[in-house]
Amino acid sequence: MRKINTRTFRLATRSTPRDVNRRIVLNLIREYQPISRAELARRMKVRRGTLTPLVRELVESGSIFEKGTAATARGRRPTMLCVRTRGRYVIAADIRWGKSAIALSDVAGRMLAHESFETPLTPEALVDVLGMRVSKLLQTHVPHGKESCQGLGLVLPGMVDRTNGHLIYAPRLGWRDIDLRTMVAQRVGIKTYIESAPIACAFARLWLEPEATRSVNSFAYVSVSEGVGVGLALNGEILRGEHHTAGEFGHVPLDSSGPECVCGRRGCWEALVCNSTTVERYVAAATGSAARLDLRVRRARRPGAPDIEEVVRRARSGELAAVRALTETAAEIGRGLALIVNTFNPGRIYVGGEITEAWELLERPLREAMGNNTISGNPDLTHVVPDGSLQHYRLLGAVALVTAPTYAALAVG
Amino acid sequence: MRKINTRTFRLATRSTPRDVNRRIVLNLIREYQPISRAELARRMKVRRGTLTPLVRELVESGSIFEKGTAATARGRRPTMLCVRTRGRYVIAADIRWGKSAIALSDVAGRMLAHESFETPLTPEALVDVLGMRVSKLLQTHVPHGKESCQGLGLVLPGMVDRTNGHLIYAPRLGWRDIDLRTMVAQRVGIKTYIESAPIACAFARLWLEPEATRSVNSFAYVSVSEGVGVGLALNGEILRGEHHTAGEFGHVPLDSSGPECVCGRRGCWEALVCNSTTVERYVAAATGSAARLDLRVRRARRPGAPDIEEVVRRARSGELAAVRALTETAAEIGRGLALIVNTFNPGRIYVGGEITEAWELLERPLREAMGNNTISGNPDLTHVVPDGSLQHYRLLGAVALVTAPTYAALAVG
DNA sequence: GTGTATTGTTATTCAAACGAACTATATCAG
DNA sequence: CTGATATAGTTCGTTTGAATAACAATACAC
Repeated sequence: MRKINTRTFRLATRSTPRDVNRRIVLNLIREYQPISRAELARRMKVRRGTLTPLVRELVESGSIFEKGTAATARGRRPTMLCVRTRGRYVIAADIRWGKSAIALSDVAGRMLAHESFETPLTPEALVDVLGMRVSKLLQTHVPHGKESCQGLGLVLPGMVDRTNGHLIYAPRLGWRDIDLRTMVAQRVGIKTYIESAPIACAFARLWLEPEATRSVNSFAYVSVSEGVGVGLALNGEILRGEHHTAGEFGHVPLDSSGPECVCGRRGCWEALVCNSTTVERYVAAATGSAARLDLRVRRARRPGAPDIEEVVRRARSGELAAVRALTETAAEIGRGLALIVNTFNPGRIYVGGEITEAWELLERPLREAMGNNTISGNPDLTHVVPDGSLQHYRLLGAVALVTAPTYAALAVG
Repeated sequence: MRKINTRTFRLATRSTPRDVNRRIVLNLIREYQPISRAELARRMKVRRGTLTPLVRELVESGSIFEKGTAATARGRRPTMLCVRTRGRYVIAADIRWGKSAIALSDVAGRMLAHESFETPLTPEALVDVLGMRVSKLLQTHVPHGKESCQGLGLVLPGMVDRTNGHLIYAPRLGWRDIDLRTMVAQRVGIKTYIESAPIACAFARLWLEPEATRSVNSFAYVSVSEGVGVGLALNGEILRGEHHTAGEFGHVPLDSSGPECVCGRRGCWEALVCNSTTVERYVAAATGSAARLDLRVRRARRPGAPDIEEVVRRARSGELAAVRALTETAAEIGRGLALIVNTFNPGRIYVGGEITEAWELLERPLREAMGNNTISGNPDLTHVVPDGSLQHYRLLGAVALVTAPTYAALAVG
């Protein structure tokens, strides 16, 4: 039940029904392809005659195509319809501190080429590198170059203002208030979309994975890596907040005597669960340091200390100190997830990040901590799903940024 | 940008445009009444001819009526249109531990009669009392009785499942899993709506106060009383969560060494800011107890201790101990609001409850604590608005529960 | 080949926005 | 008092598009 906004309402015109229904047909074809007109008519509970002009328009606009016929027990064979992806490319870029990635994908999110590079130190240098790499990617893989490229999705490790395409602040890169969308769009010459990493991951799940909203109206995507980010999807929409800061669960203080955080305060959730803290826990446990850890996050990595992937490997091979570090982190993750459950109460939570590779070790302490800190006390009400390939979802999110507007519901009312 | 749900989508039919536009017209009339057809046409950017049939339907269905003509500089005088409230009543009931209230209102939320009563100890007894009082209210004030009553809104101090009308759990009343909507509807014989108190308050602001969403897309309603509840409104919709527990910021642990909470844990936001804690703070300060308060919430009220209204009065008259108690509570409220800003990032936060009567004392420490705990560090980005009359908004919310469906946007797409 | 089931198209009807012309009613200038 | 002008509201023909039914196309069973 939505209240009509008396300033921004949208009147229905005489072409509104067709526009609305065309979008619905496109979404159904995407989800159930290959699918015939007759099957669509059954799913939509309309006569087949209603579909003929709708499908014709989608075919003529190039959104879908007829892909031969299928066999049936008897009667005329149905013509199957599919979403068209050939010749419709998207460039996806995932910018991070240290290493960045760029990929060529089709509109459905199938990656066709992928390369990574050192992240430049300034936005201007980044724009240059992107300009060069994008044109090379298009030249080598795409016949018609820019024309068949639908857009460029740019995912950034920081806060983004989606309305004007500005990067508000990226702490690790040290970049602040930069009109990156315009800069990149001008240099590359392709329509550019820009978003923060956790929101992009939620975008990828929402728009390119039908599973995400199958049995559930809302979900959260929690990425646990160098920092902690949360993307929230509610009723098919991504929550951004009035000032683009929604989902900042990472800096909720969970333990006033906890380790110091980049934000200057103590015991933020991020400081309790980020990779460097997990590594510190491992080092402390392995070297038999004092029982009470004095964790100071973000310090230069200890010389000789393993990275998070190595800690995960050692834990999976049974090394006790590593297992202990992971289970401690898992419990802290669970406490934070409880926070998300209490405040947004999503139906599902995806947890992404390097340590989820060892999910079999994390699951039990995580769920226990979650149960102890939620109102219901029942950790099984909310599905928690591990998602190891955070990099993949950031790139997929970049693709989703470009393709989502094609499938979005028409705003009416 | 909303993703179309491929299971629950709504096709547009040939009557959809009219249904959509009729709702828009109704909302515009409600907001700008009295208003002429010509003025509506200008606001909607359509010809006057489009409005004639829309307005005719609304008049014929009794939703609006023509209220004379207005003067203009020259030309034919416009016929003014108004939403019809005469002969359209709503019963509002606000159930709390201790005292409950019931009121007769028109559909616009103007209260016509109001009475309060001791809350019965069992749901069955409550249903009986409601049955008696409702029929008496209708007999004395409403000419045609039940027929001109549009519905009964029931606001409860606990978790409610809106889909089936069950009260899931009301901690203070000790009621659990009761099909209250059916029980009340059967006894009273009026269509019944049921909701939790914080959500009802957000409902009241969203549906019956045009100010709430004027310059802002989202807001939170925070009620600070015996407990703490938060209702969240986002793009014209109230957020409920997958299992009806969204907005439970009250039990986020803010201070692991804080006072014990009803939920069994320590240092929940609710335990830090609820009225009984503020009273404890006052008693400790006034009697010169130990510097470190050992607050134990929910204990039987100290013999001779003042209630919260008295503490507020004493603070406003300048008593230092009371002022100190209020400012301490204000700082804790600010910390919790920072949590809401970081995670939900609303454009505005309404704070309701007895202590907001002393807003001039609360504002400064509250904003300071808020600024210290938000990502942006700027407490002025989010409007914080005091709202003293919590009781009024709970009743108004009960009215809104009944009238909202009349004005809601048509679900399409 | 004939009967039947299934798919897809076409023509007709009905609902409603759109646009222009029309009526009604006011003020103002002379 | 009369005509010019401005504004409000209605009516009617046009266009768009869903709803319905009839029809053509194509398969299989016998």
